[in-house]
Amino acid sequence: MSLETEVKSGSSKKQGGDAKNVKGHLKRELLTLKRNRIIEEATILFFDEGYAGTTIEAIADKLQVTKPFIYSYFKNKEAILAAVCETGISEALEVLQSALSTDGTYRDILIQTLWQVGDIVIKRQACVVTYLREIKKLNPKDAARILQKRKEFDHKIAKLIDDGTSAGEFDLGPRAMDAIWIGGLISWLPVWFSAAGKLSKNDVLFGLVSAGLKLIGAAKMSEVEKNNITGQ
Amino acid sequence: MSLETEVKSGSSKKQGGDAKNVKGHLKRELLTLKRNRIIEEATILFFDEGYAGTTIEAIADKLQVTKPFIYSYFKNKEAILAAVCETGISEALEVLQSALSTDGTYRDILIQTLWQVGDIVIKRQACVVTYLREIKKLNPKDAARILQKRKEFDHKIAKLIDDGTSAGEFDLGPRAMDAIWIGGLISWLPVWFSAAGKLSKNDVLFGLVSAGLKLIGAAKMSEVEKNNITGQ
DNA sequence: ATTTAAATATACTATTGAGTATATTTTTTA
DNA sequence: TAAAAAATATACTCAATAGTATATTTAAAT
Repeated sequence: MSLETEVKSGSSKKQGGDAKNVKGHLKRELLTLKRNRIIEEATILFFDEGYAGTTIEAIADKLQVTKPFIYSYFKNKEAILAAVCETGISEALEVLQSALSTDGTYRDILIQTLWQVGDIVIKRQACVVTYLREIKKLNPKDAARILQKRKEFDHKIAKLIDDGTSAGEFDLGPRAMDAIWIGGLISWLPVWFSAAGKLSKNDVLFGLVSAGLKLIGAAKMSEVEKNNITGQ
Repeated sequence: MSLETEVKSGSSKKQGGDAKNVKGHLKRELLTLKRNRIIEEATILFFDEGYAGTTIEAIADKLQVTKPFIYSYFKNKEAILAAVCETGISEALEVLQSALSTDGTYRDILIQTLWQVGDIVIKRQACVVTYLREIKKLNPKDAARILQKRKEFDHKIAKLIDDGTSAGEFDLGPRAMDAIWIGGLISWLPVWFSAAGKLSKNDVLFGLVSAGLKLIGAAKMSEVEKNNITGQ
């Protein structure tokens, strides 16, 4: 509600509009910050206690505000869940896109993609796991929008593998399901990975890339390549 | 409660004990049947609506009984969830054990294992997915018991890979995480697989085995091997 | 300074659903 | 067939919590 008011006043064409806009911008920044902080705390709680196990008051308490405060930023609990779920997949998609724009062979691109997407998926572990766990609780509209992104993600990876295969860089069998399995590796990563475990993040990402390369029949990462990607 | 009574009367050493036992057995069978039917319907509902989204009454309605009926077979809702979660992992573990007792090379054993475990994991899709989704909602005791089985499962697969590697059949890199990724393939399978999709179960199982073989650097399945396992 | 409006909090409603006390029916035993 | 016990159902309690109507404070505009 208040968000929309803000947007409107921001597009008003009065004189002295500059000063107005600066003010408007600060407000919008504050608004965004508050929204993001709510999402952030909700993410942690959803991850730890599950969606059903998290009350709006618990989120409010973490932020030292009250329930209606939350409701002035989100229509209802479902909307918070949708925001949490969307954050993870959106960022993963962004990172995927930037990795895909790496130049080099398709194999190079795949390495970059797996490493960077893996990295973000670990960083956004709580979002991704919450998404995987709670999709069923989203309302159809949100679910459809997020599924759309998810499909785009899968499709882009499938295309990368296809292109690399056409270029003769990858060696796939007939009726290859490699895109699915690689998507599986990525989705599985945040589920089992624990920052508390023995494996370092770099070890895990190296493992992910290695597994991905094996699945499509490409050559192993060399020491040079490994050092390159680790020390960047 | 009534279950325990039954067990006691079954171990009584009166004369005519045979007749008693037969009766006792029938009763126990009925009891087990009812319990299993509750678990069955709960599994479907948990899968479709989530644990929190499923009411005890909904389960009762499906079976055309009433709420207290359910409560006479399960202490509370959590106990039903525990039973649902345990069913999947228990069966997967059983199948794993039988697959591991296949004779042949380690590669043969791995093929058998992936195929059969994949098969059961598809069949028990709803249980497995519910388990992955709702672990957090189990009480610590149930969670610990089920985690135990889960660990046994992972450990057995890790051992198989280790043994095959020692025997020189598999080609792993240093600090190999292959057991984890293979466990990932298996766990990921029921999440994305849809019986409604284009891929047949056999195609998917073949894909799973192929991916597994690639991950540990073993030779592809031959046509003969494929026909062997498909037509059994 | 005064008015207006925006942000935030207090205190409530209303629903849902887990779990249970009690009644009734059915089955078993004697 | 009468008494006892087991299985099942009816009708409730009680707690949790999503969501809201209303009050209060804070900030902005004139």
